[in-house]
Amino acid sequence: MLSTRLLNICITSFCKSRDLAKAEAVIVDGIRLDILPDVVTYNALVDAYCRIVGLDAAYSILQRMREAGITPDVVTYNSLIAGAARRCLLSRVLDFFDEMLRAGIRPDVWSYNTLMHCFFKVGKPDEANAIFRDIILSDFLPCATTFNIMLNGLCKNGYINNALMLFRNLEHHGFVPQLVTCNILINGLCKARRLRAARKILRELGESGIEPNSITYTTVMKCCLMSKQYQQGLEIMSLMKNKGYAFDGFSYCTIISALVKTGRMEEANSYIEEMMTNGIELDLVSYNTLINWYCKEGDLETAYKLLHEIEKGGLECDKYTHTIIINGLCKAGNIECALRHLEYMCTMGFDSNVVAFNCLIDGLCKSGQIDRAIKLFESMEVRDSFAYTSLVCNLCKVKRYKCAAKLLLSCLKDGMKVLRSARRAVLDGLRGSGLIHEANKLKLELRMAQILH
DNA sequence: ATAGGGTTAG
Repeated sequence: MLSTRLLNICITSFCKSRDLAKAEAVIVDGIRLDILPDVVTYNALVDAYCRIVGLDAAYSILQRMREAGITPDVVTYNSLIAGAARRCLLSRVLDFFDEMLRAGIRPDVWSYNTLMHCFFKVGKPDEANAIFRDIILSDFLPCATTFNIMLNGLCKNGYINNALMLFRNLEHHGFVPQLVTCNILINGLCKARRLRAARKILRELGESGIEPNSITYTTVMKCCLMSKQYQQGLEIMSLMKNKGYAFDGFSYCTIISALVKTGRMEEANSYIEEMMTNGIELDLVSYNTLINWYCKEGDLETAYKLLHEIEKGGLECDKYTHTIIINGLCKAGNIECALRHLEYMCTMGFDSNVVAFNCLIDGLCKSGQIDRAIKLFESMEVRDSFAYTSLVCNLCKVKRYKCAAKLLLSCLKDGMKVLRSARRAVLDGLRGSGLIHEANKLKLELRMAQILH
């Protein structure tokens, strides 16, 4: 019995360091010494396979368990559910849930927490809310994480006021806000540009004697940089350093991207160098941040070098990587290459990446190929206000005001806003070319559309 | 075993 516990400690540690081969070898050695794996051993494996290999590989462990005469339990299924939820695979989450119920295993509050989290991640807040109500009304006790997932989900899905209300009601549920809880709210409020409310939470955090951590600081720093308060952002940064919090990949990416966005390439570069000398291990997001810097510098060659480094390192490019490259190619005037990369991106399954399409629409317009841009626009499954705005502005630049007016209207009818400058350009353009009647008609229709939406 | 901060386009 004791030996199986030692075996499990050993296996958990190998799983944590992502060394599946060693974990498997320990199982083989154990069996040879007559130390048999138990349900805990297999649960550790299921979780590790979920994280390192994939869901199907993890699921196949269940077969091995049955062959060894061990029955999967709620932890086994919770690991599978968490693995699917991490990848936002709602249907797999539901399948595992269903299978667990059919196997007669009673889900616990963690199963429901994970299910709720997944509903939020795939943008189904109503379903998540229903689960939350079930947890509260059922005989399971919600835990702190239940509330944190709920608060974060509400914030991310645009229900910041509901999140604030729940936050203010936490004590009625018998919970005291933790640091995580405050970080969730501060982030949500910052993203919603409710800086004063965010500051209030931060102040309350200090009053309750909880020290902010590096996540708090990074969140607030990002918020300052977003609202162009650079001096304040930099002050938070030095405060963070003075308190002894080292920058991690998150903080570096935050500051580097903000500097790139405002054209402070030299400063951004010095943070890139600092990040490298501090030995921060590059993950996909930091690669994307670096690639973006090189693209903005016009050094596509190094950008591509990093792109290959991503793939060599066993990471997979995501929609951000592709968008950054496509935008870089467009800005360098290499539209044909950008179009080819867009096509490649679509074959890789990122065919609904609106931002990349928008980059190319803009690129095509800027290189004088507006009709190709319109064709691309028409081929898009989903169009957002960026796409409309870009086309409308560019149509005005080549004095195709009637076409721009038509597009502007269909945009508003879809319930999307365009920049005021785009509206101005169309109206002024129509008037300037003597189409007074059309201009007045458009103005009226715009007002109608605004009232209707 | 679940929860919080970072990357893209006008």
